[in-house]
Parts: sequence; C-alpha cells; structure tokens
Amino acid sequence: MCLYLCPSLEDGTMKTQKINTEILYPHVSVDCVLLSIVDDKLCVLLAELTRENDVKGFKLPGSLIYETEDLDQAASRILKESTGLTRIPLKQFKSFGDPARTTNKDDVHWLENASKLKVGRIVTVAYLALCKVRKRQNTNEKYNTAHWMPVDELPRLLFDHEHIIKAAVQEIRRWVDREPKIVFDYLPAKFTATELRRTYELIYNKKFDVRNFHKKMNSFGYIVATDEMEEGVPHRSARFYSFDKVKYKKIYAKLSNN
Amino acid sequence: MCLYLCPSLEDGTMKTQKINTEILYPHVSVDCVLLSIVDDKLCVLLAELTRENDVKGFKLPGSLIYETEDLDQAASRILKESTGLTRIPLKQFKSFGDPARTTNKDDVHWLENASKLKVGRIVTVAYLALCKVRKRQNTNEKYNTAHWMPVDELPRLLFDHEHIIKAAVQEIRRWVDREPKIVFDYLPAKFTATELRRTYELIYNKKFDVRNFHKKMNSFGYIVATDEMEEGVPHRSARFYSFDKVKYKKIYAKLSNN
DNA sequence: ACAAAAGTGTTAAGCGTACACCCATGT
DNA sequence: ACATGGGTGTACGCTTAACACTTTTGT
Repeated sequence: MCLYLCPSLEDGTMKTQKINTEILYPHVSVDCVLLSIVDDKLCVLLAELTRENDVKGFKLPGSLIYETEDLDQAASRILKESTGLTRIPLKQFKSFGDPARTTNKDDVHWLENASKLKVGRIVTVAYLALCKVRKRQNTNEKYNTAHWMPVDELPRLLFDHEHIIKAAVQEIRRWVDREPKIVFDYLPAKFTATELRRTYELIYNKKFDVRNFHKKMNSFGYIVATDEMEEGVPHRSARFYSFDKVKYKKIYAKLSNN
Repeated sequence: MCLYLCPSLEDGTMKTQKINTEILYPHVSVDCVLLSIVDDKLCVLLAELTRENDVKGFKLPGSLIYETEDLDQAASRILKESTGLTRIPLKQFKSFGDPARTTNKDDVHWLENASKLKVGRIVTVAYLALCKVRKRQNTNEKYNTAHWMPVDELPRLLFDHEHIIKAAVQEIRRWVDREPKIVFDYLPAKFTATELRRTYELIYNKKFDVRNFHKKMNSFGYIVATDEMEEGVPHRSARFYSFDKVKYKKIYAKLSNN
C-alpha cells in the first residue's frame, strides 16, 4: 500500500548534508557503470579508495541524490564529475535495494571511516553509459584516483558493485541491439570498419566475421562511406565511414512507433 | 560521490511507521503493474481511491518498503496483498524518481487526506507481473476497491502511474521475447493453441497468422500436445497442449550461459 | 444444412553463417 | 619482396510472412 508516505525532510530532523547549497536526499543513490574501450579491452571507470595510503579496494562512481534532483539528472552529474563528459546517453538499467547490500563489515567500516557518517540502508539506482575517453578528464580532485579497469579483471569492489557491473555488461548488449546509435555516440565522427567491428566485438565479447560484418554495415543504411582514407599506416589504408543521424532516425522511427 | 551516506534510521528521529511490528523505510516505494487478460483485453489491476464516497481516481498497488525488506520481497508482498497470488514471476523494470512526480496539487491533497501524512519525495521502483486472475482474490479489505481495467482505456491515475503502466506494457513484450516461460506461468496447465495465440496477440497488440503460429508453437519444442480435447463447444473441438518445463530449461540453458 | 472455430502446407524473400583470396601501403 | 591489415562474393540453411481451404462439432 502506498498510503504511508514520506514525511517532509525539511524539518531538520534528518542529518542532511549541505553541498553546493543543495540538500542531499540520503536514502537513494545513483551509481554509474561507465564503460569504455581502453587498450583494446572493455573497461569500467572505478574510483580507488584508500585509507592511510593503503589501497582498500575500488568502487563505482556514484552519489546520493539531491532533494531536487531527478535520477537521470543525478546520473548526468556523476558522469560529468567523474569524466568531464556531457551529452553522453545514460541508461537507467536496474535498482539494487537489498538491505544486506551495505552490510559487509569491512566495507562499512572503511566507508564510515572515509565518510565520517554512519552507513545505513541505501537503495541505489544503477546507470550505464559508453564513454569516449578523454585525456585530462580527471579534473575533479575526488577522481584523481579514477581508473579504467578491464571488466574481466575486476579488483576487489565495494559492496555489491561487482554484481552491478556484471549486470551492466549484460545490459549494454541489449541496449546496443535496440539502439545501435550509442555505439556511434561513442565512436569518433569518422571511423574505420575495423574500429566499428572491434567495438562490437568487445561489447559482445565475441568475434565477428569480417566479410559478414561489412555486409551488415551496408545493410544498416545509416553508415555512409566517406572519401577519406587512413594515412601513414604500414599497410593498405582503411576507408573512413560516418554515421548519418537523419537516415538512422528514419529507420528507427518505425520501431519506436509501438 | 558516494561518500555521504544514510544516517541510521533507528534513532527515532524519523517519523517511521510501525506496521506488522516492522518499520517502514519511508523514502522508497515499490509499485506493481499487475497485468492480466480479462474479457479478452489486456488489463492492469488498479486500486480505486475515494474521498467521502467520491471516486477521485485510481492508483497502482504499491507500498513503501520495510526497513528489512528487499525490493523483490516488497514486490512479492504487494502482489500477494493485492491479488492473493504467490510464486508469480515479478520483474523489476524501472525506477521513477523525478522530484516532481509527487507534486500534483490535487493528488497530494487527496493522498495526504487519505494517509494523514505529509507527502514528500518518494523514489518508486516499478515491478511487472502477468497474473492469473482468481475469483475471490480481494480478501484484503484494502483492496475491495481493486479493479482490472483495460490498459488502453485507463482512468485518471495518481501521479505518474499512467506513465509507469505505459512503460510496463512496452517492457512485458521484451520480457516475453526473452523468457516465454512467463506466458505459461500465466496460462492454465492445459491450454489450447487459440488461447496461447490470443495471449500473445493481446500482449503484443497485434494479430498473428494462425498457421504460422502453429508452426512456431511446434518449433519451440517445449509445447507438447496432449490427448485431451475441448468438449461441449458448438464447433470442432480444440486440442489441449501443455508446457514442458524440463524441455524448456534445456533449450534456454544455452541462452543464459552468456 | 449451417454456423463457428480448428487445423493444416507451400512458396518466396530476407537474414545469418561459413568460407579464401587479392589489394594497398610502408619498410 | 615481404609483412601487415583492408577489403570483397557466393552458397546454404533457417526463419519469417503471405496466403485458402477442409474438418469437426452443436444446433
């Protein structure tokens, strides 16, 4: 029943935090699984947590939400804080609310120490994005400890964050199936067939036949060949292709009409 | 950043509610979009809200979560409270946390009146299920006002509940695509080809060719013909089929290996 | 006999998969 | 010349979609 509702938090009885003159809503957090390809591996951005110069583990970039903030806004904020990126499509994919998710004694102890707050129950809403990696992205000092780490060689992670990452990797495949556009938001404006294929291979964690992949690319209808060719490579140079937004939208207009 | 954490709620500073000797966590709710087929229409279970014998609108069955309760548990509880059903697969499909979602003045006024509580921000986690409709299901007095209403003829709904239902109807199609099993959890143990086809048609909101549908049924491999036939119908009697769980699991074992 | 719904088969088109060789470029 | 990766076509099997008539049963 929904008849028992949230008492106002504005009466000051909650230990709310003032940050940037905004009030946190200290019951719900957003965690972002930011994926990218680094050194030919599918990687996730992780923040390193240390205590007394001792690395204790890693966590996903995340934050409690603000009182006046939508979940999607919180996710965008975290994306920007942790990578400097904006306008990257973010997808909410699952919420995690097991009361036991924040009860690992080591994790609680470590986090309470770092945060100077008592750690209670938190329901977290997980988001996913495929990020262009930029140099000099870690301008925020909180994230000078952020690292892109391969999703299949994960370090010790806070609470259920490993579980969240595994779910995200499953989810991104379904997302790309439905909205291939996100791959082109990730890729540079001009890309070679091999770059595109390799991106798909790393996302799906399987090889695609080169000839069949070219055929598929052509069948899409929204990937257009340019006149430009790779230069300075010690082998036959590859053609650059680009993504035609208008054609894409026409093709996918039907699909979303349901 | 996740460093600002939830203060313990056990210090009594929150206006928590004691119900069934458990403490509510008054910041997160679970709402269930319970779908079923009634009178050959895809319907959703809605609770009617009245004030002074005046029908003000409808809402999804939902509830704040308990302190010690997982989100999935809360959804199962709501399912049971509102329909009496247990063991029906429930799928978490999306969370809704727009701060403005609970700010419609009419809705707030009406709900505050009904609940005798100040309505603040609530993040809700939405679940979906396909329910067998049972007679005499509304044993819980809270739900003597529950009705199955067609999803394409929705009445005035509380807050963003219409939006949640629309999202659920999209989602159930994807769910059936991935896990056809839920259709057989919905259907009786013995069902005719037409019943199955009609179920698909109502879920997908489109017609399926009869012959092609039979062919597809057979290709599944887990739908087995029985010797039983319909009786007492004023036309050729239909064969009953049944769902073979073991065969199904063998077939879908591969798919989930990813 | 008729009304009403059940059940059945073929064809064509599109899509996925498997597979091997020549091409262009820099060293 | 050679090493390196780029680029191309065909054939087969599977899946999907379109389409019309006969069968069974109760009245």
